Amino acid sequence: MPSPQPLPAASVDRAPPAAGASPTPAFSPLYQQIKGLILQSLQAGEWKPGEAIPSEMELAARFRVSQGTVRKAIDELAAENLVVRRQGKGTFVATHAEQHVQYRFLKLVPDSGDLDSEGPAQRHIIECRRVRASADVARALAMRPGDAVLQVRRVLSFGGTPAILEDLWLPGNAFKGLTAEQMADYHGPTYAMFELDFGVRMVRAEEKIRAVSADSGQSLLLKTEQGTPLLSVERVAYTYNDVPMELRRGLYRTDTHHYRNELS
Amino acid sequence: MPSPQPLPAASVDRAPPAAGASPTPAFSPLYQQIKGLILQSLQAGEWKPGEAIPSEMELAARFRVSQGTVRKAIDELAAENLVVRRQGKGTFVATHAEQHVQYRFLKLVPDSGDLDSEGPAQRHIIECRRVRASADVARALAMRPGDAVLQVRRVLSFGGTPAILEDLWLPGNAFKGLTAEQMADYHGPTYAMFELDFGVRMVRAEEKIRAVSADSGQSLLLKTEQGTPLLSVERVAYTYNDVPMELRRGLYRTDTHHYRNELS
DNA sequence: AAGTGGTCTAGACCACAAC
DNA sequence: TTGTGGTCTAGACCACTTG
Repeated sequence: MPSPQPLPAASVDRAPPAAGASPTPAFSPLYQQIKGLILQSLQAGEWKPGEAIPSEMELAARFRVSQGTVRKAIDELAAENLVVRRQGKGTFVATHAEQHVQYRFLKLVPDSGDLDSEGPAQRHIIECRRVRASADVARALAMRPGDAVLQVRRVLSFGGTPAILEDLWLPGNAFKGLTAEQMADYHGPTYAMFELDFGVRMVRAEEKIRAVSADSGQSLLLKTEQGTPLLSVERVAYTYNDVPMELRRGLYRTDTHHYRNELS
Repeated sequence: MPSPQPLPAASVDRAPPAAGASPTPAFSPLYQQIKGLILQSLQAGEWKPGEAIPSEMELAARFRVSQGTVRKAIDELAAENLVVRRQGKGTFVATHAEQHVQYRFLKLVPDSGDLDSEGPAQRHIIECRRVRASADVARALAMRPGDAVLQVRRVLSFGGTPAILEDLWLPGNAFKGLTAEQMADYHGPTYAMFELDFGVRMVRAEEKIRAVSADSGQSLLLKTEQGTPLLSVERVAYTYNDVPMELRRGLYRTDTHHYRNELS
């Protein structure tokens, strides 16, 4: 290892673009390539959520680059929440389970700001059935209209009062065999269950938020008056490589809670 | 410079906590201290928005640390959007002016997703007056109830149709002399005007979002029906050091636009 | 004590922009 | 050509965790 070896690596492309190369040289720094390789391993399931990935030194040896280069690659993965560093212990694959924040993607918080006061949400599954994707569901999930999807409807309550009514649409292929019982029984974030039972890891999401008016059915389920203004939150959640794996349409009551966002 | 000088710097604290030190050693790495010093200079106005800060080499010399350490400090400042790096040119103080995204903190986008299609917002100032801070305004701005604040009410329209009705509250001291004309005449982001005319730089913000129902006055100004569900967006914007400098309460129409958010 | 991530340094070289 | 930020390396040492 200590032998002077200033040179390339297996499977990484260290050559700068040749003179007169393509108009888009697609030059990417070494650490980006390393990041891509680690990403592939994550995606391939070489290390499972919650597990440690190899140490920086090991990865440096594997890819034949310096520790600093691996470090910068991991820095970016950590910044994107794909991986979590723990000093003295190692670097771990991010997981929706055992993450001190119960719901990483849920931005609805009590007006008091005291997250712990209300404890975990109670879930009530209203239905869970196989359907065929409508045009807009298909578009959101990058499928074709008519493809099989699982639709789940449920109500989340805090301290006994309903706060969220939401529909989930999941690609039928990836979530074969998902049942209402499974949705109801698992204690912990739904996304953690997806990781454990289906190997699907949600990595990022986009939300579109609107204000709408509760119709009769919705108001019944949320125990509010018809016409109550509700927050409509449409979320598309993605796995690695920007592959959409869930469409979620939520209606949030905002009389005792609000959607919290930080801008910078 | 090339002389071996493995040692401290003027005004930076390189000593690790002494044995048996305080229970919270408050150890902070060198680059954090450098970051703090740069932050102070930003805050003190040593470099103005849009201007270049000294090069990494210069800062390294000034603080008697290596370029790499300065680099890491600036990395964090860039990650927090306080500063913008431009390869080959330098590092620049972030500004709300001349930033290709017109409104950095405005997350309302047209459903089409095409930001350019509608052009800049038209502003209509309804009023701009000195008032005394109510209890909640005072709390948000870290002032005392009764202190002087400026209140501005305005409507923003896209392509002729009103989309946002908002009230702004600004500390009277910092914004002495702000007039309705000034609010109306400046072309570009309001926060850019704050930088130019008052030396106030908004650096981050927090928003609380709810769904509400338009009352008669609001529906008139937004040209909607009374009872239309609207997005209520309460924003507190901060300068350096987490000092709140603006409270903003906006009502967004979401029939042709939506609030867009990214989660990760 | 050994192993991991975290900090700091010094120096070489590359990519980009401006002159 | 010069100066800027960006990449990469190699090595030393620090802080934290575990045995």
